[in-house]
This record gives sequence, C-alpha cells and structure tokens, in this order.
Amino acid sequence: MKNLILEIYSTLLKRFGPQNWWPGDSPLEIAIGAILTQNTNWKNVEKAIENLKKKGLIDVDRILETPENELRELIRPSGFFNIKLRRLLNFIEFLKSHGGLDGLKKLPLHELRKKLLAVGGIGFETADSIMLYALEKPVFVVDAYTRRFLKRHGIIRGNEKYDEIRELFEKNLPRDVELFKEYHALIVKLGKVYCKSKPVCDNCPLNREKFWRVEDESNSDLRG
DNA sequence: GCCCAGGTGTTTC
DNA sequence: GAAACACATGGG
Repeated sequence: MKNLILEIYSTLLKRFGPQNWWPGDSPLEIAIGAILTQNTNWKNVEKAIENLKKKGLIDVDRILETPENELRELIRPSGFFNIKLRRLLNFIEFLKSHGGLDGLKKLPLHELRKKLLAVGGIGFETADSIMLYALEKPVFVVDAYTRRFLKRHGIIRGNEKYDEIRELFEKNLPRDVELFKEYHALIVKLGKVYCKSKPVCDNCPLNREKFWRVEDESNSDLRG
C-alpha cells in the first residue's frame, strides 16, 4: 500500500460517490453554519439557517442591525443558543472589521488561521471549516468522525493533537481544495453510516478482508 | 427516558 | 496538561 491516506479516499469515493460539500448558497452561509453546527446535528442547524434566511439575515450588516433577542430565537433550533449567539456575533464583528470574507481571503494562510482562532468560540475545527469551505483554502478539517475512524482502524493511537492529525492528511495528499473538501465530507458520511459511536462494521468499505482489518497494526509508519 | 450530534471555553485536579 | 463539565435542541 503506497499511500494509505490516498487509498482510503479512493475507497470512500468509490463507495459513497461525491458528497459535494458544504451545503449552502453562499460562503457566508457556510461560515455561519460552521459555527452553528458545533457539536450539533446538522438537521437542527438547517432549521436555524432557514430562519435566518427567511429574514434576509445571511448578511453581515443585517445581522449587526438585528436585536440579539430576535437572533437568539432564530438560531434556537441549533442548540446552545446563548453561547452560539455570542460566537456568531464575535465572528460577524470580526468579519466587519476585516472587510468581510473577501477581505479575509486575501490574507496569507497562516495569518488567516491565527486570526480566526483568536475569535472567541472559533476553535480548530470551526476555523478550518471556514477556511476550507467558505474561503477555499487548502486546509484539512479534522473532526470527531475523523479521529474515530482513524483510531478504529489503528492508524492513530487517539491521543494525537488536532494539528498532528491535520498534517497526517495534508502531508499525504496533493494540496487540492476540492480533494480536501470531498475527503472530509466522505469521512463524515462514513461516520454516519458505519463508524458511529456504536460501530456498524459489517459491509464497512474500510473493513473488508481485501483492504485491511481493523486489528491490523501494520500502518504504524504513518504515525507521528 | 436515554443517547447522540460535522466543538469550544472554563474549571479543576 | 489533561480530564470533567457546561452549554441545549431535536431525532432515533
């Protein structure tokens, strides 16, 4: 196996087909969704986004003009609505002071990531999701599903830092935004169908005899 | 009723 | 540092 990370991508793509992530009509909608979906079912986030859309609030200035109480009710279905309201406003104010998403897009990758991470309520995954899916920057997104399937298949131990796992993908893949987008989406798909908290390993595309076994430890060369 | 979901920040050892 | 906890809705 030459490049396990790339082999996994091919296997998932063949099995599930293109996922065409991130769902959303605009970069701003995608970025807002990235914040609202923190530890939350996407279905709930869709309701919140739809509420905002109906009021024409996928717009930096319109959000800033809207009373907080109204915003809170609109995003309520996405859960954690008090904390997410604050995080959303932190981000929108950050956008306002940096020339919006178009302004951010001009920043060097490293500086952009640093600035996003400095916004209260934006952590590694949210920052990287915004960079990859809203700003089209070549950054690999690592989430709970990613960690879970890597650990299940013995590719990581489980105690690795976020950036270690991100680099595992970035170093083993061509620096291609569309590839990164699709791969992360496929991992989420895998997680939803097979690699759940309670695994469904029968028929899992990564668990066939011809590919490799879950117990297989021979992929340790990819670790740290 | 219980568990889970496309995390992050704070508190506490 | 790393573990434990708070944050909240809606679906299975």
